[in-house]
Amino acid sequence: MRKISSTNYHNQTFLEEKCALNELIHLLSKRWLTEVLFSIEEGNSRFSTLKEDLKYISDNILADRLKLLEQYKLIVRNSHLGEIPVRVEYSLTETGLRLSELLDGLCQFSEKEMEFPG
Amino acid sequence: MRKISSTNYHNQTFLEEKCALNELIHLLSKRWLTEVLFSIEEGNSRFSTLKEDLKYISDNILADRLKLLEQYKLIVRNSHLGEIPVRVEYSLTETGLRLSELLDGLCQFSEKEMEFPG
DNA sequence: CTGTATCCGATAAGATACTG
DNA sequence: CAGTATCTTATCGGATACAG
Repeated sequence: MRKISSTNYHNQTFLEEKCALNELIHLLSKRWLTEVLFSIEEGNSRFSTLKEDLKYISDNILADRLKLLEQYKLIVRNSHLGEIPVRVEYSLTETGLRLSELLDGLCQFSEKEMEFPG
Repeated sequence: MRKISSTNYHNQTFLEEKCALNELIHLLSKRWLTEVLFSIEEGNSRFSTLKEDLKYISDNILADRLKLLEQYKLIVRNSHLGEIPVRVEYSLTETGLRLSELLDGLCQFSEKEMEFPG
């Protein structure tokens, strides 16, 4: 729940309305989020395999990031109810795939053309 | 100064080492940073005109973002010492220009293909 | 197995006052 | 004009414990 504490809130809202890029970056900046996206793209479709792949991620963060990605329609959640224990699978949407391609481009750039201080 | 509080610090370091993209996104996620970059690209080269263009930004945040952009070699700072009062101008580097083009792509994407919840 | 709820420390943003 | 210093508050990440 975001508090409406005057400037902080209004500035962020202003930026997000000015250009959707700000909202997208705000999403991407959440730790692990891009890694989860990439990991799903690489074929990891289950909670447990994702957790294994991203070795240091915690349960609650992974759950939160999956929920976010689903809300933004970047992945879809598919639960196989008949089975016990319940099996849940995640996969990229078209938009999610497109985003991961764009991020790949940014990734190339950051590794080849950027210089990071300290 | 970043504290070495075990997991928090180590996770961020792990991610930044895994792929430079994470470090780049961490930079871009700082509020106003991309707007400052775009505003310079559009021809605003001085502290005062930038401040006017980005109407709600505060002095200290603008100063901080300019310093960051300079550290990452995305802009250059050019101060004309002979003049009183001192005139300082900022402009994009090659890398900064390239980044702003990539971000434009992301911006198109976010406005045309993304759906943002609530 | 796939999550949810609550708490706490760390970081980031902004307000305000001040400087060469 | 172009910043810097200090303080307060908001948000985020992670630990722990628990649930369907």
